[in-house]
Amino acid sequence: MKLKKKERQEKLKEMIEETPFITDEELAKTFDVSIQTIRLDRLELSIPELRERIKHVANNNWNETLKALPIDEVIGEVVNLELDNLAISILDIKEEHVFSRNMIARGHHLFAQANSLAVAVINDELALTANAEIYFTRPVKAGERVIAKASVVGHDKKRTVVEVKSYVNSEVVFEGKFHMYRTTERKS
Amino acid sequence: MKLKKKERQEKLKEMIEETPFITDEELAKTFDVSIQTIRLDRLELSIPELRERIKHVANNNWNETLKALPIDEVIGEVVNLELDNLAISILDIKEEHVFSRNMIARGHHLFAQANSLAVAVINDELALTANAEIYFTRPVKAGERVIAKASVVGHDKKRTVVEVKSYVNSEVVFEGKFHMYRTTERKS
DNA sequence: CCACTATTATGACTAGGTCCTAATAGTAAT
DNA sequence: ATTACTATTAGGACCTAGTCATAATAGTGG
Repeated sequence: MKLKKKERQEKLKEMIEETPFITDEELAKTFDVSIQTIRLDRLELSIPELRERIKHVANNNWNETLKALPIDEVIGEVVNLELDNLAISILDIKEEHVFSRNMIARGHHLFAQANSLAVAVINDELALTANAEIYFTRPVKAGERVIAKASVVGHDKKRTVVEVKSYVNSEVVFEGKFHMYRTTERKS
Repeated sequence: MKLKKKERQEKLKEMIEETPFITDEELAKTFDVSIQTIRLDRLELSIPELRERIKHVANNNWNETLKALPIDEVIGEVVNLELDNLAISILDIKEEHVFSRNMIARGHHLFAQANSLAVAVINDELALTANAEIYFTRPVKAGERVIAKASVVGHDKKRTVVEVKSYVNSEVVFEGKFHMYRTTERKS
């Protein structure tokens, strides 16, 4: 049996909070009701339409990035992004990324840069790493700039395969093949 | 006199970068040209339409919470350590470890816990990860406690192989085989 | 069966575009 | 001045993801 109105509306609310980038049409399908019902629900719950929701999220981001633009440390700065195709990010290795004894970058920072890039390049609301084979081909020292290049190389079943190569001055320092899980079918 | 095409396009580009939430209509007014001219300009410069720009900004927010991740400090607390044999660490997954949409832990945190444990268990001054095969077998949610167990399983040439399994309540959530490089020969 | 709520359908209209075709303006070279 | 070319403007058809209003139909409890 279909959900009662109240239940549906609760789930609807949760769903939109989780994944605000969802259209009424998709919602209608998942709840197996008409679009109009979804719209009445949104009206009653005073949930704005998709485009307003997106704007809201974007606005938050905009305000934040204006404030928190110190791009320095983190997991790299994305300098190029073509969804479902390729992405490039830069990470400057600093004191805090390395073992103090030998100034060599700790592996998980290189991994984090590559992994987050693999997530970002996926043109989907939900992308998770399922598994990966990774190679640390050369130690990276503090002061070096790592450029990670991610490219989508294919799809097997529900998985998207992303290859990431990270370079310091055209020398490969990290390689990884990431098998990414994505919720919905890939958009052509 | 009105700006020449080239000048206008440069300014247009700047303007859209600065304030991506601007419609063609507003742009047309500020440059005192027709909407169609603006659209031709965007076409030539391959600048997407407003709604796509907004989505992109929003998407960044979603995909790349990158911008303030405190990966550096918390990689788990070591609770047991027998050099060259096994090690155990605990990591409590908190808000800052997860994607905000779905509360699923970002992969690199699980990796960081496992990788740093693999480094720690090696009884040597210098241990680096050479390569690894890793599997994220179950999503981990905020609030869950991840217990990682690393065990040294063997040596091939100059490498030490460490297996790490991470659990939430006796359920495996992450598995990895880490091939570690070490400077000196292993002490028997 | 009636009353009431819930759901679905339909049509008109909107913003902010795309894509295509066609007409007009402006300028530079012969 | 005439030709050639680029730049600009205009128009129409179409798109998505909605809004708002009206009306018809389904389903359920008393």
